[in-house]
Amino acid sequence: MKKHKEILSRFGINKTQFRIDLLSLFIDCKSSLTIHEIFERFNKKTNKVTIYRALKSFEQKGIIHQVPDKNNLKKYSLCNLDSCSPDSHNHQHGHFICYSCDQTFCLDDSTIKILKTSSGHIVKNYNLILEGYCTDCNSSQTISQN
Amino acid sequence: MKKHKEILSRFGINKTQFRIDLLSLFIDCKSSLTIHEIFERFNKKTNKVTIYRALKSFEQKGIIHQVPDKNNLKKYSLCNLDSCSPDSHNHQHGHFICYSCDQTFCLDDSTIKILKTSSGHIVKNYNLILEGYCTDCNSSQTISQN
DNA sequence: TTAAAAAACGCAACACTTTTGCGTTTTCGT
DNA sequence: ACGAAAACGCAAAAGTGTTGCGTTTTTTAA
Repeated sequence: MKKHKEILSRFGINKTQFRIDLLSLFIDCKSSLTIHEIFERFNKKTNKVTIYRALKSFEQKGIIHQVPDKNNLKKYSLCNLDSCSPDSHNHQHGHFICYSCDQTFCLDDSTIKILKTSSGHIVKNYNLILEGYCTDCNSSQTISQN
Repeated sequence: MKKHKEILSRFGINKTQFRIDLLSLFIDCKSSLTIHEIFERFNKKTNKVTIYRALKSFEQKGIIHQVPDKNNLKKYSLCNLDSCSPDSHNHQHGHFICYSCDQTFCLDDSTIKILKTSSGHIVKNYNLILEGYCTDCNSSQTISQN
């Protein structure tokens, strides 16, 4: 896709086939991804070292960012490509992790708001993790609800 | 310390010298600890497997809980020993991670409040991570402020 | 208090995740 | 089209966390 190549250029990343596909994957995928999931999506054909290096590069250039995961695995989400760059990351948003399907969703910034923070600390960034049942998983098991 | 042994008894953990000392360490330490930090505090004399098993036991019994770390390492913090037990963990609070000293602090529950959450998701638990400069690091470098 | 049972321990080995070194291939800028 | 830089695959290593097992310590209860 033309647009994807353009993004890679803008962020100073060489347009190899794999990195174009990786960016497409992130753009298409609404939730976040682990290295393992990416490896699977490429049918285990891409060397994991290549994936690790691409992720590190994407992260340093401001295309993706790490998000927390229930099991302390590294997960990555697409940045807001208009507001992120190698110089400044803007990740003031929340994530929702589903107990059932284990996916992590990025929450819209407008849906959360921090009222107060502990005094004495200077807050530069925040990250909210909500855990529970996502829309899909919830609707498919409305029976057991406590 | 007598009080510490009493706590271990209350949570059903055998009072070995190491576990008494480990509990003391958590009680004395205001922030959270990684396995590596614990290993260092015991002068590398305690087998790491022993530390891992003690942490797992402490966590299962409700004495400590995992907290997020900047680099996705596992960190542990003391629970509120009055409100936590093997049966019920209460960790609906925020964490503050300092950019400068890398420590993770538990935030008082009253300091944060969630206003709204993304519709469609059922929220069972939340975890707020604030990042910035903690009180100590901030006061010792009040020069550079942006 | 003492003996059996349960828990905790150290060591070695293993499993999994992530990084590094290196020689080769691909992409980029001119 | 050519040289430099970036990205690639493979192998090896480093880091993190777990498991098995035989031994030691702690607990429980007679």
